[in-house]
Amino acid sequence: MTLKIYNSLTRKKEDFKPVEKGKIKMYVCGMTVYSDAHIGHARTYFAFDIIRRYFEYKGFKVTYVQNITDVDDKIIAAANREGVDPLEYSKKFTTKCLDDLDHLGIRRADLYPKASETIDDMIKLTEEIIKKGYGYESDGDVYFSVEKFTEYGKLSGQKLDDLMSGVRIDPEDKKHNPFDFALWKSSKPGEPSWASPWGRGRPGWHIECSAMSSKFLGLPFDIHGGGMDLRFPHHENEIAQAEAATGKEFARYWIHIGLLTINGEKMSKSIGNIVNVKDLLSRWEPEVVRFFFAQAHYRSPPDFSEKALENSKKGLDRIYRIKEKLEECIAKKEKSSEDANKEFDEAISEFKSSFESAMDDDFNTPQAVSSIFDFVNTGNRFFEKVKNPNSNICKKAHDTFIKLGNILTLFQDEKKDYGKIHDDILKQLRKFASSYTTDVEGKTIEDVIDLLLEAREEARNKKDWNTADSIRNNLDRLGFEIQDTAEGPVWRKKMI
RNA sequence: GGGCGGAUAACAAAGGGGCUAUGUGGCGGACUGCAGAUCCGCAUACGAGGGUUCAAAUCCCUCUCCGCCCUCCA
Repeated sequence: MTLKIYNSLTRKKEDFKPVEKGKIKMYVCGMTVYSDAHIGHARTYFAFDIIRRYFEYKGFKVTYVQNITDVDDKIIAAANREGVDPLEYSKKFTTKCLDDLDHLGIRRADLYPKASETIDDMIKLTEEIIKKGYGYESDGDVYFSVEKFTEYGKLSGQKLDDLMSGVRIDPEDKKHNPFDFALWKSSKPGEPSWASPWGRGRPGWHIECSAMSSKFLGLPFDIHGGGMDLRFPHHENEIAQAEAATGKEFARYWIHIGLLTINGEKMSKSIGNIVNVKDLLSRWEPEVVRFFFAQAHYRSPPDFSEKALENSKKGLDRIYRIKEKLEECIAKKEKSSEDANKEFDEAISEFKSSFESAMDDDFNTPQAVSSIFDFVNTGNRFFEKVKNPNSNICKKAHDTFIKLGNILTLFQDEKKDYGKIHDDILKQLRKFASSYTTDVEGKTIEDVIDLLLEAREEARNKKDWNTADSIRNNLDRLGFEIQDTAEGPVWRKKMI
């Protein structure tokens, strides 16, 4: 199957062909580091993480570059407010933001070039733009002349004439055309600045991405992406700069991620509804958040809400149950050859191919997830029907699960760990356990639960349903699901 | 105003001329002391109006509504 990608540049799904056989070079616009990473960043970078992982799954060698904007008006403003050096300030938030994404389980890019460390390349590129007649200096600033670049507007599908209508011309403006944008800005006192042919100053925003992507990936490269909001003007300007300066094609496929909303509203500072990754992770397991993202197509705007996360949590739990069943089956080392085993074996292959064709179709993760649930249902039916599931088949199913799940960064946990709430849960567990049994101090979670289940069995034998149900409810409340089976009670840790 | 993209059951969300999407929730049944999990069954869909077609949620036209961008926001 060929991989199809929706290319924002052509507004069509296209068969993907890499510039260089077997290799993918991708560049994604990174964060401006002046506050903590938020859920919108997470959504975008998780989407690209999946895209990168799927390329790898298909056997490509991927080079993934994501820039860090550490020189910027907002950074300078924030740093000045706190009375610290802007570059120190952005350095601190670079670490914080990347850490936040780490905690969410988003794999890091191969390279994070920083604007502050690529100034020379930006100056060179700006010089080249001026030399080719696409840029001009105006009172210490340097601007790109959009009128000179005849293809300006090709990414966003806009014509310069259309853009011009309705724009007010500011006579004080140093620009020739209101859509001209800064390549280099002269610096004011207190701002970080670098020496340049046009005096001390700092680069404009757009130039950094043109410079870094061509420096680290070469032109043309395969994938360029970012949030939908960056399509215009940022990405439009990147194309203009890079192609004007080099005469080469810039990027082949443009991928834009749909912007997340919160309870149906745009996430913004003015509404005050920005959700930080840190806050999010104090309430939800990272995997639940990732699963929530995977359930929306990357081009659609997902709507974040507690209810949506709750929903994802339940779905994910359903998937983990079958994974645990497969693990039990593997442990039994059963070699039976009932016919149902063969049917299940076939279902595994179907699962793999439907998952792949979903991903091949413009990284359709919701459809891939749907194929996972189809497989979960088949698996549940299998375990319902077959007396002695064959361990090798279970192993094969489990392997497939892990391998495909890895593309979405899901289902990789060997055993659910108890996360950071471990201590608190154990404390509560011991507290209520002490009213049913003795010697709970110093015992592990597993031991305490076993003691409670023993107490519950005693109660059940005496038909003391109140006690039995109370123990079960309390365990459930703490995230431990109790099930009475023919072989006695079993427990498992639920998703939280 | 210009550009881009949407409207699918209670909610979320894929699909895109004939084939049960899927998840959560709801209803009924099996199992259970009762639950839970799981299984079996059921219900509720394609914004409105036209058109093309043997057949339209899907293609075409018109309309209504919504979101995003055109402000250095992923």
